[in-house]
Amino acid sequence: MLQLTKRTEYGLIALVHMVDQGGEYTSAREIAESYPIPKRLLAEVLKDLARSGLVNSLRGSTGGYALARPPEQITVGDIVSALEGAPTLASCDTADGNASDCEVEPVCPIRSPLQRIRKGIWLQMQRTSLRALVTPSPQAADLPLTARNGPAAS
Amino acid sequence: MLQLTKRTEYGLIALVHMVDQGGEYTSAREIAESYPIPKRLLAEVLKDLARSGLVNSLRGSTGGYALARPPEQITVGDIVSALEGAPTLASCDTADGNASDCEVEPVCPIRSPLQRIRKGIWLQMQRTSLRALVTPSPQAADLPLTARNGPAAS
DNA sequence: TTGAAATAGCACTAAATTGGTGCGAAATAC
DNA sequence: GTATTTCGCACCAATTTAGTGCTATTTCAA
Repeated sequence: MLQLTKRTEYGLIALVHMVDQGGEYTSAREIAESYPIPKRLLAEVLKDLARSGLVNSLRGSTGGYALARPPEQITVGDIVSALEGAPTLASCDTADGNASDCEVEPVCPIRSPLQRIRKGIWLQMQRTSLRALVTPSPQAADLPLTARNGPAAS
Repeated sequence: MLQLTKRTEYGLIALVHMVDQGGEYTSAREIAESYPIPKRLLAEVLKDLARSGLVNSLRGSTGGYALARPPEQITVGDIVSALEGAPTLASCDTADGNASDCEVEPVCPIRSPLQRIRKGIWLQMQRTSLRALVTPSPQAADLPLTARNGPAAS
């Protein structure tokens, strides 16, 4: 239903939390205790983030995770891509432009416009940095087409 | 994984097909035979489209479906909304701005930026008309933020 | 040296969503 | 009347996702 997975959601929350911790290494337990997130599952997500190089990890009793790059250089696109793969709107619409396993392909009339939409979504995710997530200032979001209905910065 | 459902995909194909048929009523069978789509499932999708008022239906042996409005006035957003609901990126991010059943809510740090992204996606779908789907001309797509990597219109 | 606390890896179960089907009823043209 | 269509609802099957179990390995610190 065109929704991010819980894994991605948890990953985003964890990364935002890490931003707040500065460069300090933060354990999965600590993050999981700050939000109603199953610790075990969050651990799994963090492992994936480490595998894809978005965070560094340290083992041992004082170990944990920390951002591998400054939050300005990590995008929502990076995170989504690491945790659930790049978005593909239709089965005949892959990120690399191939229509590999699409049976409709030879007669499919909706490919190129859907690709355009997907690219737009993707662009938006790549344009939104982790920094923008943590700083909800209207400026920092770098999304010119924002429809602002009334956050009322309190 | 941030992907449209098959139902939506089939719906899009069917609607594009209807555009080609002009104002003529087209049966589910005819459409299903033009593409490798299970007839039975397509029928279900068309019923939904009819229920939501995007297409008109006629029963009887010469019946079928036809667009209820000109394709310029039907958007991808309308179609997606009819077949799988409006996109919601995270569980704390509903279309109406409420965070109804979100347990993370009081401490959730990612709400407003995700809402912005979702709104951008939504806007893009609302901006893309069925006409644009059927006419893959770069002009007709009305997507100002298109990542134009090949067409090179300028 | 020992133990606690942390990540790493892998497999597994359970729940939810989605894809697809069955079947009968009501309408309509011939 | 019959063939062909949409309509409505329920149902099963396949896939995806959420979440857990368990063990090994690393590291700090007492």
